[in-house]
Amino acid sequence: MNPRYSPDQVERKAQADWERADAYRARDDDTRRPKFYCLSMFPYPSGKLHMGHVRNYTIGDAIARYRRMRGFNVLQPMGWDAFGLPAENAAMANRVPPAAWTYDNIAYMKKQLKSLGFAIDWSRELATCKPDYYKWNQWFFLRMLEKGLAYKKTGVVNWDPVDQTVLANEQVIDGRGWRTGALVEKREIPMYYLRITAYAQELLDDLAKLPEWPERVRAMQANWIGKSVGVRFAFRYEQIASANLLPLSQVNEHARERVSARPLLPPGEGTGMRDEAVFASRERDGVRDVGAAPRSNERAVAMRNAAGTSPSPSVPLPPGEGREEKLWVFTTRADTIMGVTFCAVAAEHPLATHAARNNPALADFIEECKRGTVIEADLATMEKKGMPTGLSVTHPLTGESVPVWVGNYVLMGYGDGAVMGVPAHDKRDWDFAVRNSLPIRRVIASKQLLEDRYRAIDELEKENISIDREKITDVRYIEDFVFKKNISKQAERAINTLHSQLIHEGCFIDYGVVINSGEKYDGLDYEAAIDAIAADLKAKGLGDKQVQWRLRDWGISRQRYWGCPIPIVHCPSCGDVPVPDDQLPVVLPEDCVPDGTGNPLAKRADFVDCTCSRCGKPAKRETDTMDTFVDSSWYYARFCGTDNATAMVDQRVDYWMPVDQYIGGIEHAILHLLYSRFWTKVMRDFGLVKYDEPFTRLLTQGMVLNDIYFRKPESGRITYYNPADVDVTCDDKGNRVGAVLRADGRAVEWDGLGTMSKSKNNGVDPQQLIEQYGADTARLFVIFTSPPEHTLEWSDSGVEGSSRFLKRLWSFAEESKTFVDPGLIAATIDWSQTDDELKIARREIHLALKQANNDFAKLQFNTVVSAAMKMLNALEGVPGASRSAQGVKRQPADKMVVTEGLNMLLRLLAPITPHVTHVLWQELGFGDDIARAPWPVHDETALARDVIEMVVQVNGKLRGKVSVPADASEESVRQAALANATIAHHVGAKPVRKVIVVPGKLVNVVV
RNA sequence: GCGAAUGUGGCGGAACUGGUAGACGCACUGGACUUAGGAUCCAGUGGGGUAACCCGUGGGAGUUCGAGUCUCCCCAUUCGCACCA
Repeated sequence: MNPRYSPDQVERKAQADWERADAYRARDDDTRRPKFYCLSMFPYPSGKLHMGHVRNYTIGDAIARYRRMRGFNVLQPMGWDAFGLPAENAAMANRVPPAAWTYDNIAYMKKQLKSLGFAIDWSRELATCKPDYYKWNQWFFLRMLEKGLAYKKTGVVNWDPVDQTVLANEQVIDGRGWRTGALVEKREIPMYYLRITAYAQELLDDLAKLPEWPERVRAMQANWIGKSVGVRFAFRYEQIASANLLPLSQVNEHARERVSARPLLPPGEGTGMRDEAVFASRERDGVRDVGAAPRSNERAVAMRNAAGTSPSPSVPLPPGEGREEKLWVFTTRADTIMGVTFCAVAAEHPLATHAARNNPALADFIEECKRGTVIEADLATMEKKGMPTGLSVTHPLTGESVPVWVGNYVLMGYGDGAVMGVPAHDKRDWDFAVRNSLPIRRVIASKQLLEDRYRAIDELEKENISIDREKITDVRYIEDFVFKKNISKQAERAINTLHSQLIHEGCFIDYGVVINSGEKYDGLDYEAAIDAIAADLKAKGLGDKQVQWRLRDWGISRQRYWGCPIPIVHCPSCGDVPVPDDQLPVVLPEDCVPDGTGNPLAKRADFVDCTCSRCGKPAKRETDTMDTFVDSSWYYARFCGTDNATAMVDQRVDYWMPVDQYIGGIEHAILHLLYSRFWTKVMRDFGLVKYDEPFTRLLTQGMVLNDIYFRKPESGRITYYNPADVDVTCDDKGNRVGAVLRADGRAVEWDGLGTMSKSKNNGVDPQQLIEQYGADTARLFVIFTSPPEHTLEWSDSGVEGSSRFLKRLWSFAEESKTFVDPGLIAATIDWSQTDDELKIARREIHLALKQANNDFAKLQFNTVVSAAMKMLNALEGVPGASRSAQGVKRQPADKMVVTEGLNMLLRLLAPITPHVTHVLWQELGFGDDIARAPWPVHDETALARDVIEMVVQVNGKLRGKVSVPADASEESVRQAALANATIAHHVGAKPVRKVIVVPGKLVNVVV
């Protein structure tokens, strides 16, 4: 045995053993053991592993290895999320086909994963760019098409006019194409969508079935799905005619013209939208103008066509031809409807478009809004700008005329693209009204305000002062009118109270009681008011309660080469024809080198030209590929049977699925996880699987951060320096006082912590770490430094610390080797003859193990490592084992405690640092394979004590300690505590009022 | 603006159901061994005070014999976002 820890040697030996034994192959149906499916999110093969991968897979591996030792039949597979944009970018940069680049990366990263010693069943490896995988994307897509769960409609894309290509959001920088710098245009093109909205209700409800997901992920998903229950109603606009406006049917016509002025059909797409009737979708109004028609329309259709469960049906559709003279809005606060003082419509709304025809200023404003940001956070804080359209509409309940404005804070994409404006009870409307001097009408009051109002009215009426009872809650009315009256002190006081309450409440957005809304509604609370108002609107045929969703259907078409081909053929006579199942997969050619212009697939005649399976005439293949989120929406199910060439999944999913533990980054909290949940439900409804949810438990690990250092010269660009090249200087107490670049010794500035990135030059290459310290140190560091869900701050000295611990472990084991005797067990020892010191050490070891087991179950691995360190500290303290005790004669009890302690410690650490524990296990003669050893459990009898130390408090403050026999009675403990000199000093002459004894822990003397 | 979380030494972080705050590690200080050490080992290390003691878990109230932990009100930071009407 090497006296010095040599990670390189140890890891090579351990990995060779595992390879030879095929140690981590998962058995497909082991009836003797419970199954455990442990999955980490598969990586995109970007080139090499980054620290985030190392962290993710180490956490997953620790869980998998722990479960295996706990007796589970564990499946831990690995694959590659291999389609995607970076491969195309690399292709352009290096003139290499994306396929070759991707496969090279996979080979390299696989080697890296193996060098980290993960217990992965590599026989199940898959890559989403292989036809045997993506064939099933295509097959499943066709099934969804048949059921109407996939359909075609137009969508907006970024278009680079120079390269004649579609750009991803990521490729648009400040509104310009990343390669050409050309101003990016918005274009409408036909795309395929998946009806995730048909599952909105179930996706929302089933979050309750995921109690072991982090609360915040469930909250984010619920917000994303965004169910709101409210009232959708209409303002009529008879006045349109008098304002000499076109009927809305013509307005829509106008909007359509504007969009079709620059049509775009992708190459190979000749038939337009009419052919969609071929497929199961019955959506009639497939042609959609930018912003010209509301979204809830689609949703209503989606709900009707959906297989499986459906959200509740929606109310009548927004304006179409024949029903045009209504402005529809949606609100969750119908109780405030009598407080409407304006309406605001989105810039893209047909009314806005129409009003702008003869109003250049308004047209300019609309253009400005359309160019503006659509990022929520920016919009939320920006100025609420608006412009009147000159139109007005009629309030459905009061019949009052309400002005219509164009507002930059109204989104066309949500609801009907129009809102009612109730400034008194909505912050945005308030801001908008204040800015544009629109009236504010208060219609909801808090209880306090109600009281103040009654009192003020009473007082004024006593003095026979006539006032407007409605306007009394208007600050301006009070100031302009009431304050100017000659009133008694008492009345003035009441008015003052009311006035300051009004000022205090300002824009009152809470629920309250309805006021100033007419006899019928006044006094009602939120729910009653909404019921009454919705009923009245319904009776007039002007609205009803409605459920509104935020979730939109999932557009999966990508105008990109490196992705799964959408299995459709465009035939001049038959239209869009699905590829028959027996012709699947539609194989993507792997030798294309995209150059950034146009669509590379469209240039490949051997791909595009084909024959129509219906009529046998020449036809063109669809050249769009699928969103890579499709690939990752079901890969976890495929791992159960990657070898099945005839079916997407087979009965093995019934054994393995659902995934028991899923581990990945928080950045996937919404899209990937939501799409996977959706996909699962569709697979279930197609009879492919039996479970409702794919991931039982979810762990979202935090990001990996590092210091950021930079210099900013007086002129020129900021330069970032890698923290590895920077020395930090500290004062005597360890406070950071400065940092210098090692190369030139001059100061650099510290810019806090940030995620490891190329742009900030603060990355750490895992490969270097492994080469310098070994995989076990890397694993130990990422596990120990932070709890899994927190961010992890990189620290070179932290790595040193982890390495130091493993060195200590190794040398302790090495020194103990001569007297470790696996035959010694606790029962052979006469504990009454052993030193207290030894018993205390053994107790510490078992106590630490107990804590570690608690923490392991909670997935709090950092404290598991703490416990392991405590165990080693205690072992080093065993009298006969310490280095300083060379020559001391070792008692059997010493040997037993060291043997037992090492044996438990190695097993405890095996999931985290598998190599070093594997080798030491063998070296110490404990067995061949530590991974097959049972999980260590502490011995309760080792925790027992004869004498315990109890804390004594006086008035809750720590004042002393007393040692008492473990079985001492409460009374004797009390006596011992009061007899203690320090305690007596603190009690002094004060009378003891009460003594609280917490058995085994403390005594509190109350004086 | 909305949603979610988090605030504990110089730093990462411990503290099970309210019961010794700061485990474990890093950094730092002193010492040992060394030609040397950025290796290793030993000791110390929340702040203040000579001391007895006092103060300490973002701030402020409260409940309790006792609060990092429970309740209420503030403040700050981080993350997500598609103005969710």
